This record gives sequence, structure tokens and C-alpha cells, in this order.
Amino acid sequence: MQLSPAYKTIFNKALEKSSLKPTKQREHIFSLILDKKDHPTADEIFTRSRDTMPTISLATVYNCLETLVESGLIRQVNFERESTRYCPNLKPHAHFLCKNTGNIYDVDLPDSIFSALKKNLPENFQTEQIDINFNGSIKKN
Amino acid sequence: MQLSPAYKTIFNKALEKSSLKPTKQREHIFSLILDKKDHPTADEIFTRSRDTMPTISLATVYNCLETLVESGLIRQVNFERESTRYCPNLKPHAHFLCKNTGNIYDVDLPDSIFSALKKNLPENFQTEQIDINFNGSIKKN
DNA sequence: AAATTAATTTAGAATTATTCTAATTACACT
DNA sequence: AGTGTAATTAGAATAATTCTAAATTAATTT
Repeated sequence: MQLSPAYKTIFNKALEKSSLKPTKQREHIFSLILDKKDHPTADEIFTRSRDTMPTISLATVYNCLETLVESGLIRQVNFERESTRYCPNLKPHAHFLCKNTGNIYDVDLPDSIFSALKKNLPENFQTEQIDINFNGSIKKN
Repeated sequence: MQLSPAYKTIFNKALEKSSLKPTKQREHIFSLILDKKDHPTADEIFTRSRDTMPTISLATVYNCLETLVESGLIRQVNFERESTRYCPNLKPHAHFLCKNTGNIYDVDLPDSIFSALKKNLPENFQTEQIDINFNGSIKKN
């Protein structure tokens, strides 16, 4: 429940860049997300936070998540209208939701596929972000 | 506000296949979605419905949308956790959300891109659906 | 060190989209 | 015409998130 020196630096830099303060609540939540990369919801993060920081409030969890997204340290993951989930993997990747278990998996993708996708847009469409979600199941063998 | 004979047949067949009744509310909502393909929300559909069917309820709109999705006549479109939108385009395609106007555009995609995407999954991952969302803006020129 | 300021945290209320519930209505089939 | 099943309806309930206003914290100036 403690950021490594390397991440601590990344954390400080990212927040500073957005003129946000590196508070202990923000750091705590960031470290929780790095610690268990199972794409938790705000509520799950709230519950986990309470174990080691019993006074944190749900509103603070939401606030911190917002600032972490804003400063580019984590990203949101949405499937349909389910609760928003949070992911610290910043490489370009997609998500796979297993309909049986509810687990979400990161799917690394080459840059080439993002450029191939953009080729299908009219030229005046400027893309800022592409979200790719797989739905399916995982066969055991 | 009337289905063409061709769509009427598609509509009847699709509902029959799911053992659902082709009621006038369901038909009305389906025809509204076909008439104005601007990816309306349930609430927008409700408002539009009222113009020509003043007694329809919001619950019915939600119910009908659910059955239309279930029977494969329309699909849901979700950006982040915004209200679910509905789309009658059944060809494989993505969506582009313009952050300035809020408009959503269909982006036709070749099948090849879907198979290219699936190649990045572990072999035991079985895909049922892939959702692709672009975010950005449209440059006028 | 005390005072000032601005940002952050907090608890709880408010909001919003959607789902649920239970009663009514509509329709197909005896 | 009567019965049974599915669909519709109005309004209540739910759940995730955002808002509000007060309290706390941290940094800066006096």
C-alpha cells in the first residue's frame, strides 16, 4: 500500500503537470489500483481503501479517481452502462469481458490496428481516443 | 410513422423468432428509430413517441427497446456512462462521438478489421461481440 | 509562530437513468 | 362469450454518480 519510488515520481510529476496536489488520499488510491489490477469499480476501491485508510469517504474516492484520470495516471473502462472501472495500464490496449465470470482482461494491441481503424473515418474526423471492448467467454481446455 | 412492407416483414419475423408479439407499441418505436437515425436515447424516443402515440409510457418504451434489442432489430450504443442510445444499423460498424456537438456517426468497417482484432486474443477467448468507439472532433474545411 | 488563503476532504443530500412491482389491458384460443 | 397469457402502464424503487456546503489540511505571507 505504498508507491515504489519510481511510481511516486510518476505520480508527483503527473499531478504537478495538472496543478493538482499529491495528497495522501490520491496516492493511496493510486497505489491500490496499481496493486490489484482487476479493474475495480469506485465502490470496490472504496471498500479496499477503508482497510488501510478507515476515514476516507466515498466522495473522496470519486474525487481522487477523477483527478487520477485527469492527470493521465489511470483510465476508465466502461462496459455497457455498468459501473465505471479503473485501469492503470496506459499502453494502447482493449478490454475483454468474460460474460461467465465478469472478469475483465487487458488485450494488448499493436499501434497498427489503431491506424487501420482510423483509415475508415472521413478525413475531417479527428480522433482523440478509441475504445475497444470485446464481449465473450473463455473456453477452458 | 409506418413501417414499409419490407421492414414490417423483417419486424414480424424477428419477433416471432424470439416468441414475442408484434404489438403496435413495438412497431411504433421500431419505426421511429428507423425514421430518424440519430442514435436517440430512451427518453428522446419516449418524447418522439408521444407525438403520435400520446398514451405510451416510459416503461413501455424501455420494455420495447429491450425486446427490439433482444430480437436483433436494433443495437445499443454506449459512450462512457451516458444514457444508452439505439441504432438500427446492423452492419458491422463502429461509432464516432463528436465531443463538440455530441453527435454520433456510424463508421462502417470491413470484416477484416474485426478478424485482425481477434488475432490479438489468447486462443481460448471466444468473442461474441466487439464494440468500437471513437471519440474526437470534426474539423470543418 | 500566527494569520491568511486556496485546495482538498468529508458526509449526506440530490440527481438521473434504469429497473421493478403490481394492477390493468389486449389479444389469441377454446 | 370466457379463459389464459403476454404486454402495457403508472408510479415506486434502485444504484451509480454528482453536488453542496462545511470542515480540514497544507502552503504562504505576515
